[in-house]
Amino acid sequence: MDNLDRQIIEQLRLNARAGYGDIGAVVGLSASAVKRRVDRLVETGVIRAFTIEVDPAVDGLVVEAYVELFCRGTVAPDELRRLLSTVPEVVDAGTVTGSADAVVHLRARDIPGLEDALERVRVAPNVDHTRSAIVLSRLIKRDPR
Amino acid sequence: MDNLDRQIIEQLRLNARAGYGDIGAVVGLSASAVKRRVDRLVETGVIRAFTIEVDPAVDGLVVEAYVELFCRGTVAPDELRRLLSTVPEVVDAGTVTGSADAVVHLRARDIPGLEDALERVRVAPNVDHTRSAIVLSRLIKRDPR
DNA sequence: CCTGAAAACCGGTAAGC
DNA sequence: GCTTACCGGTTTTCAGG
Repeated sequence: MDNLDRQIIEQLRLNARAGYGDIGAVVGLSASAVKRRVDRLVETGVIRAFTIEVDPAVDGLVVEAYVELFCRGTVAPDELRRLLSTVPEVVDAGTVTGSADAVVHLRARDIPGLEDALERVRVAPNVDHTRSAIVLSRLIKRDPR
Repeated sequence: MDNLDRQIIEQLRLNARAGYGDIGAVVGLSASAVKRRVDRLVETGVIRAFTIEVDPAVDGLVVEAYVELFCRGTVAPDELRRLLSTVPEVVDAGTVTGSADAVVHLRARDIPGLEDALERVRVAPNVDHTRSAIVLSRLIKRDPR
């Protein structure tokens, strides 16, 4: 992971379909050198995936909510992760400091879809109650930099 | 935007570097047909970008927090958006239902960086107080579907 | 709007520095 | 570890249905 790798990552972030030669022209490397570095970055897990960013409205996933999870007793992060990964509406989630045990960011097609997803989140072991904040208007949405 | 387009988007989501021929083989179209559809999807803004998903630890952005904003009086979403867009640590944010006025998702290099970002968020007009939940362990992290 | 073919172009490998 | 060179495959364009 040197500076060259970081430049390559930056280029791929801007355009994941950029040719190796094009990237090389920017960072000052030959196409094959770039390829080997990209392969290594994928191999080592630095680059997790080549994807596209799609207009969320296309999916019809427009209703969002931030949900706090309050659990009884101890929470096993691994178990929580396993459960949450079965709910596709979960955009991101993490255990947190404060009175809540975890925060879950949901995105669903509509309000019933959100309610349904929340229902599935609630079956997590030891969930005492939840506290939801439905998003009225999205203010910021950046790439997961 | 028909079903074919949706299938193509699904394939590109799985691998943004997939060949047009390969995609065509899956969805039942020739390479050139796939290319024209992809071009059109980019043209019309359905596909916003071809990107890579990078291990966040690489950026050194490992400290995250969900922050609730409580404001005095009315909140102007546009003004809030303008302010939050000046804070690069803001990953996503939205005005919400419930006792809080907005939820802001922050990601910073370290705790001091998080504190600094929070400081900059707090200068938003009419902010009365904030309530932060620092992420202890990230459970889920999906593409911005 | 699709297919199929032809030309240009790029990715992947191998040899050499 | 990088570069140049080469071959095979893919992209891209275009004529035709």
